[in-house]
Amino acid sequence: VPTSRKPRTGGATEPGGAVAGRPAAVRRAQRDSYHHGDLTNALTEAGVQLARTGGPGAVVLREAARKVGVSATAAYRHFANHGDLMYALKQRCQAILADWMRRELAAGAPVDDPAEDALRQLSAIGLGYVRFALAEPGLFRTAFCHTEPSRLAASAEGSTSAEPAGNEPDELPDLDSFPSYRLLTQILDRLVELGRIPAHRRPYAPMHAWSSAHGLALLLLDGPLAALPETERDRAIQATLQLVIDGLTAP
Amino acid sequence: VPTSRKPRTGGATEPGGAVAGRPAAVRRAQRDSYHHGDLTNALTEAGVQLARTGGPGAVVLREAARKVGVSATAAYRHFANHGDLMYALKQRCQAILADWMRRELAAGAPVDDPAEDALRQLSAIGLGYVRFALAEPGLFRTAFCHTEPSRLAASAEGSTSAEPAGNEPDELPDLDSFPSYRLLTQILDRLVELGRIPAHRRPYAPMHAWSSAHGLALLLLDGPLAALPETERDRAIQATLQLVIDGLTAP
DNA sequence: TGTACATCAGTGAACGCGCGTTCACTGATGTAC
DNA sequence: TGTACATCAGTGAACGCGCGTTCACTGATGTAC
Repeated sequence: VPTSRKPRTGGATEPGGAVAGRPAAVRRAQRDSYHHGDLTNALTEAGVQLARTGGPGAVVLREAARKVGVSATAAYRHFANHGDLMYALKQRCQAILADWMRRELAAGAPVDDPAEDALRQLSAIGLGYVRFALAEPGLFRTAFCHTEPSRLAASAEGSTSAEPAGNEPDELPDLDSFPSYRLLTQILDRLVELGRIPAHRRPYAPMHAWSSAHGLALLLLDGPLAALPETERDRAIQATLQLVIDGLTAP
Repeated sequence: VPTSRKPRTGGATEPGGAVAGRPAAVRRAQRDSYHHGDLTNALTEAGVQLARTGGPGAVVLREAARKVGVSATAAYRHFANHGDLMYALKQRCQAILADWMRRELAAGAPVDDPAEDALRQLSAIGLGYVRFALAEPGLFRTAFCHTEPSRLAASAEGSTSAEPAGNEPDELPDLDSFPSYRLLTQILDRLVELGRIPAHRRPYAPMHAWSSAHGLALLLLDGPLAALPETERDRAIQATLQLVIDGLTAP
């Protein structure tokens, strides 16, 4: 009699912040008893360490469990399988990326003119994006790694198996998985309000901006721009970001 | 001791060009004897098939040998190890990418005005780039997969182990591994000659153009723009490429 | 307040698998004489 | 032209490894009465 009790569907925890919806007594990460207390987060964090060093390919469920000091089997109480862990890691890395962008945003001194300041912000998040990629290539690759659609079946019961059609570029699928995207669109919105970006260009502005930053980052990591000496690199980043801004703000 | 000879299957024709530096009698891909004749290419091609289906992670040396109908050991006569195979595949996929770009280039009708035609060409190679990524995601990921510096030790004997410094953005390392890059720079050069791109913008123009195309492709595959419906997608691609051109050609 | 009991969250052992790689070998080929 | 022999390019068996995952289990926890 196979009583395959399927364990928890993972990811009840949120990335990059406090754990919600759990008693505080249970939140401690240190293991001081038979029960760990917060294995989901601990495993995710261990997975992040693995990804940091070796990229998505280095994420090994058993190794993550080992790092936490827990049997490999225990992981299956929190993630349905390896792919589930990967998905959680991808989300986590996306959150970290957004953190880097926010940090860069906060690091710069605000400018008096609101429009100029918005442009500064646009440049800052782009810089944060690229700097994250260069500083944490493993996490960056994980943030954009290919995860199979083997994602645990979406709970939506009215499942017409056809893909959801009719998305506008502004209401993208899985948008919440990409907090950095929101960061970007907010700044772009402000620039349109302030008249620095023509309204007709707004719909595809996020794609343009993000594509540039993303491509730049990846080319510097694994493309023809890898091994560009650092000083050149920094100048190139600045110049490329400036070109993006020029393109967006051109009348 | 019966030596059951594996009957060859499959017609691994050679990819995209003639093989140089081998006697013609040996060049045939069909195995009609104990010796294969062109195992290096055959294994590479088999690897491409694996990468096509499952991306770089699916490239398995043993499986490639199996596909070719050869023992796994035989591969070690042609590649030092698995990483070596991967490096060859990466190069091969880069070549295929360039093919797609050239095809798109040839598909469009030339325009009379030389400057306009150069702009058309710029747009075309960008389109080819993105279309390749969407049509062959596995190959695209392989073309830009991270390969370790475990590359077989460069034969240069005067090896000062320091990295070669002083690269200009125009004389990039490993440039020959990226034929698509050359394609791009040639078109950009022409646009500068013809006065459509300000000369001061030329140094970083390739980064800008390529970053945009690359980022766009990857965002459509694994980023927040994945699952964008196809019609939207095509328009978005066109619009983004246009924005790049606007940025480059702005006075 | 104490106790029975369902449930949650761990455990260790084991499985099957397929990988990369090495080994000693052998069949085929090309070259010197 | 024939032959000895070095070298090239294959072979099958085997190794060690570590993975993802399953299994039957047990310790800890929370709740009803």
